[in-house]
Amino acid sequence: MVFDKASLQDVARVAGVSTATVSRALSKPEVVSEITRKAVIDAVRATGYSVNHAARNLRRRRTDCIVALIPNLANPFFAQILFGISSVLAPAGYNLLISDTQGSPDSERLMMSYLDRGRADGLILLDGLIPTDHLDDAVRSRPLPPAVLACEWIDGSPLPQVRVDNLTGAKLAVEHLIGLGHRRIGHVGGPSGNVLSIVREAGHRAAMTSAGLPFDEAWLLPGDFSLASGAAAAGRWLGMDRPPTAVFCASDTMAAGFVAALHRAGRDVPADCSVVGFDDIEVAAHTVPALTTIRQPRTEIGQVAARTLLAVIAGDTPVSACTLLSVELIVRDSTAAPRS
Amino acid sequence: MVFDKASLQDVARVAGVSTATVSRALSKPEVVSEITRKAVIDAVRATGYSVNHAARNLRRRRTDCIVALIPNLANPFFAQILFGISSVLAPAGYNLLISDTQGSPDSERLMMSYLDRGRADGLILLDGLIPTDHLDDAVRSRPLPPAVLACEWIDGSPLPQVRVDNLTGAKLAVEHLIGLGHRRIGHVGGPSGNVLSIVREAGHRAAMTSAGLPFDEAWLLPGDFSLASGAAAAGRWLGMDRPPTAVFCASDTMAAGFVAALHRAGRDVPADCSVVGFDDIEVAAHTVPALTTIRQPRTEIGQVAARTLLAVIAGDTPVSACTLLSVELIVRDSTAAPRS
DNA sequence: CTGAAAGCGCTTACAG
DNA sequence: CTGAAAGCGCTTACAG
Repeated sequence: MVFDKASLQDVARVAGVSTATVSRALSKPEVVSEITRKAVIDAVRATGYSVNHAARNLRRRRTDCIVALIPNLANPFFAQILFGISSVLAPAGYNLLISDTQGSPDSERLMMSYLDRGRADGLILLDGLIPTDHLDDAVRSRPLPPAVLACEWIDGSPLPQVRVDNLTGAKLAVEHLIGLGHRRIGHVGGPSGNVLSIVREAGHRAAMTSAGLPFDEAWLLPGDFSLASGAAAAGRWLGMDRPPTAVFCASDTMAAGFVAALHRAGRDVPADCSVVGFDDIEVAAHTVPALTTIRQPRTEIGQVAARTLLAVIAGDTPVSACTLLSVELIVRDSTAAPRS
Repeated sequence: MVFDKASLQDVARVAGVSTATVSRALSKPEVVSEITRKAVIDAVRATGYSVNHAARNLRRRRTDCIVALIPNLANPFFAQILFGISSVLAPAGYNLLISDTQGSPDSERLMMSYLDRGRADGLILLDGLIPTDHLDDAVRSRPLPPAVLACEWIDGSPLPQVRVDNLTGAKLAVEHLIGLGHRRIGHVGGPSGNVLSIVREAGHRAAMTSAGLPFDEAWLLPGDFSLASGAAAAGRWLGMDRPPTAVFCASDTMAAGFVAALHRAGRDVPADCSVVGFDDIEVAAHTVPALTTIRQPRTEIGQVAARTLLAVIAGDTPVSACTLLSVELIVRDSTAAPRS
């Protein structure tokens, strides 16, 4: 029965060497003699020793921890990105601390607090809502924090970014609809003020303009990336005198909510209205009808973000790199030519 | 420009007091004099001080960190539970460290490593796959680790548990189908060996038996909780000579995959086959047709698990408590009377 | 109410 | 290849 965990001291005593030697045997085995190494290993086994990270971190002045700040843990979109992040961080010996900013108006506070010495070695920000000025202050008052922005971004921020080409994605979506013969194409937008919302809507408008098509402001249906807001947008669509024949939703989640609500009202997708989503979350392929959408490589976004952060921490990356991953149009069953 | 963060020492110097006093002023303000407190606060502000957690943790011999071990970060089912956990841990001053065991055969190793001193103060296990013997060893060789099992469980484990009454849930699902007039009810199961799979299937069989209905082993369709496995089960259903008129899927995810695949094959739910899921994940209300299912209070599961862990850590809970949260049948549009 | 001092468990120059 | 010693930045009895 071991009541208190063994320390390096205990191992040293059992092995008959100094704590310095035990430490070396464990972290740089090649630097101690064969025989010492064996003795230490045996002693470790005998004592059940395992390192105390708090002590190690204090001494090394690092934490081996990376914090990910995400807007909403309950959103499956982020889950897959976290998986990508974790898949590169874990092998690199880092722990992933995940914090849900959950619309906290204080998310920038939270962020700064996570940059405390002894807390985290770096940050991955998946929430673009952190006010620029706070970040700027931070940047001005101390060396640039090791942080990278993923998915969302902050205008004017000098931090490295990794995300998808949202403008192109939105254009692809709308061009697909135009190619099918649609001329009246509605837009279900993301939360107002959000960078993704802004750019995706801009892409929509740009595609219409390029095709010489007008965009009626009445086709702009507000949303917030949630299922419920997609359903609400469908409610608006149903109430329109002459609703658009197709709709581009700024997220798959909203698209799914939109389609289901239309279905409940007795309308058919794509017969009554074509729908394109954005993200290609896993369910997009398993909705009824399967969703045409713009794929974001979520796992890859997470992996690249993590690798970028590791590079920043290691000091071998230009801190302002911006990696743009490419999007792809996935055509499934929710889009068709408009009814003539 | 602050190049290195201020330490307690710096604050003490600026405030003209000892580090002990600064420490007290910060952690137990009521114990220092008004004037000292003010001086310290000013000095903290002036220096931009924030605590070094590694040092504090080392000294206090605790980490303020709780680790959650989950089988699959990419599964939305867990996201909401994590949210629940995080919502009670954060206010309590704990950090949530999330680790994806990701089918690692080594998950028990991982777990033990997270119980290292200096790493985490407690564990929330959402993965029932950790082999009993390893846990037993752990329990035998040291004081019971502060850990709680959530959702899944480990037979014979002495750890406190919080979960839903899965047997009752499965019975509710199948009884609903029987009440509708179904007599031939298929089962899409979870991963084999998984405790949830076993109990939900048992509940299904029990409900059939109670109603005096036979259960044909051919109706047992294998699955693993994934969308794809639900779709695969639909493939099997389509290939049957006399398929069941209804199916109970051990998870909503599989139910969604099942419904979508049937739809793609030109069949209708519920006309050709009624479908009941399990979990009531958010999309369940937004599938086409909306899914009849058994609701698990996910946020609450997370909250209760976190509170239980906190109680164990505080030492004021019988370590073997098992909280069973109740399930609820949610009837939506994927179930109907069988075609006569 | 406050300070001097010890110590949490490691790692790492510095000698040898 | 190894050890003695300092120190990472806190907190907390112990005195006063």
